[in-house]
Amino acid sequence: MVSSASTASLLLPLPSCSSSEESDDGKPLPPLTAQEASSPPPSQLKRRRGRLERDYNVAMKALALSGDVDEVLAVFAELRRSLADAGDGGAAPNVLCYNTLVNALAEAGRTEEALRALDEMLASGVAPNASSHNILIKMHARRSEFDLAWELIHKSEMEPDAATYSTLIAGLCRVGKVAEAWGVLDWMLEKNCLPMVHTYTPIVQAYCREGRIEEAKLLMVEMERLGCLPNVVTYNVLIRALCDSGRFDEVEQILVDSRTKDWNPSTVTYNIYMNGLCKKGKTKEALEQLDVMLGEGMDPTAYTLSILLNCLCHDSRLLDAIYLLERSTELKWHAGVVAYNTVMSRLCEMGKWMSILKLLTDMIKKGIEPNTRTFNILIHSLCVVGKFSLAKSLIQSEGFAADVVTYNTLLHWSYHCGKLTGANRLISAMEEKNIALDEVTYTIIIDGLCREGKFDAATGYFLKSLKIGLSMDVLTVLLNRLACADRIWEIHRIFDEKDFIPDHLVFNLTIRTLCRASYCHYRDFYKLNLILDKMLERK
DNA sequence: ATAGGGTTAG
Repeated sequence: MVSSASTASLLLPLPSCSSSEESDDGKPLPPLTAQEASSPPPSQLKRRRGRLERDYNVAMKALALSGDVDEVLAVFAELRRSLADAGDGGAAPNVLCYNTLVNALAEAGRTEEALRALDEMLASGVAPNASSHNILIKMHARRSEFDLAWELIHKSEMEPDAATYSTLIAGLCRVGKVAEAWGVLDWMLEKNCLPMVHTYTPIVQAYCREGRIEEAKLLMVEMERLGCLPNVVTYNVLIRALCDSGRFDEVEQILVDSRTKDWNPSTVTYNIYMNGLCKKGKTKEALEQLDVMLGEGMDPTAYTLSILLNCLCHDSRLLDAIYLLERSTELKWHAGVVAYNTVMSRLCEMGKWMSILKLLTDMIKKGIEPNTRTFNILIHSLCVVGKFSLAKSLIQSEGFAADVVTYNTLLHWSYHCGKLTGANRLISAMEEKNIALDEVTYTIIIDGLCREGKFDAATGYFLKSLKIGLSMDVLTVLLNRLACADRIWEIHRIFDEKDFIPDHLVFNLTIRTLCRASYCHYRDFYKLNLILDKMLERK
C-alpha cells in the first residue's frame, strides 16, 4: 500500500499556506480567551466550531486545487484534533469538510482512501448530503462502474439533480461512451431535469478528443440556442482541440469573438494556448501570448511557469529556463514541483547530472518537496550517466514511494546492462509491493529478454500481459523480435493461446511483420503459410 | 460552496 494517508495525517504540520496562492487569506484563528477556554456557553462553542470548520474547509479546498492531497489529509487531521480539543466531546467534522476530503482523494485517483474516508464519515454519524452522493457516483463513473453508479442513483433516497446526471455523463464521456452519455441526457430530459453547461461540456470534450471538432462546434451552437451558453471551460476545451490540430487562426478568432460574447478568457485559456503553440514549435508566438496575458492583467500560475519552462527547454534555451526558475521567487512567479521536474528532465536528456543535483538542492532549500516524478527523473538520469547501482539503491530511500515508472526505468537499464537476475528480482519486488505491471513494463521485459535470446520467456510474458488487455505496442515488439529471429514456433504458441483474441488489426500486423522479415521469399513461404493456417483456425 | 478546463517522469 503506497498510501501515506495515516502517517501523513499524524506527522504533517498545519498548512503554512506558502505553497498555495489562494489560501493567503486563511487568517490564523484567534486564541481562546480565558473565559472561552474554561467553560464557554454552548452557543459560543457552536460558533467557534462553525468558524473552525469553515476556515479549515477553505484551506483544504485551496490545497486540493493545487493538487496537494497529502496536505489536505494533514489539514483534515488537524481539524479533527482541534474539534476534539474544542470541548464538546470530540464531535466529527461536518459533511462539507468530509466532502472536500473525499473529493480530493477521489480526484487524485486514491479511490480506496476516499471510500474509507466516506465510511468513516458515516460511522461518525455524519449524514451525507447531495454532494456526498454525487462524489460517490463520480468515483464509480471514474472506475467505469456505470452499473453501480446507475444503481446508486435509483435506489438512493436522494433525488438525482442535474449535477448527478452531469457527473455520470462526464464519466461516460471520459471513457469514450458518447452514445451512452446522450442516453443519460435523454433520460434526464424525460425526468424534466434541465441540463446545464456541466452537462454538455463533457460531450463537447469527447467530440474534441476524437478529433470531431466540427461536431463539437455544432453542439456549442446548439447550446447557445438552448440558452445554455458555453462558458470559459467549454471554450477552453475547444481551444485545446484547435491547438492540437494546429488551427491557431481559429483560436485567435475565438479570442477576438469573446469580447462580444458572454465569456472571458482566463489564465487557463492562455495556458492552453501557450502550451499548444509551444508543442508545435512556436516558441516566439507562445511568449507573445504571455505578454497578451500579462497585458490583460492576469497573473501567471504555477501552470503558466511550467508551460513556459517547457517551452524554453524545447527551444534549447536551458540557461534562460534555469535563470527563470532561480529567479521565480523574486519575480513572484509560483514555481512548484512541476516546474523543477520539467527543467530537470530536460537536463537529464542532456546528461547534465551536476545541474540536476543543483536544482534538486535548490528546490529543497525553497521548501518545495520533491515528488515521485522528481525521484524518477533522478533515477533515470543516474542510469544515463552509468550509475545504475546508485540509482537502484535509491528505491529504498525514506519517504519515497516507488511506482510503476520507477520500476520500468530500472528494468530498462537492468536489461541494458545485461543484468537478467537483477531484472527478475525487480519484477518480484513489484509483485510483492502490489505495483501492477503496465504496457510499458511488458514492452521492456519482452524486448530485454528477446535481446538475450530468451524468446520462450518473452512469449510467456506476452501471454501474461493479456490479463491487462491486449496491447498492440507490446505485440508489435514481440512479433518483430520473433520474426527477425525466425522463431515461428513461438508465434504459433501465441495464436494457440485461448486468451488471445486476434482481430483484423492483429492479422494485419502479423502478416506485415512477417513479410518485412522476408518471409515472402519463396524459400520461407511455407512458414508464412503455416502461420496463416494457424491464424485462420482462430477466425 | 459538490462538480468541469491547463503543466512534468518510463
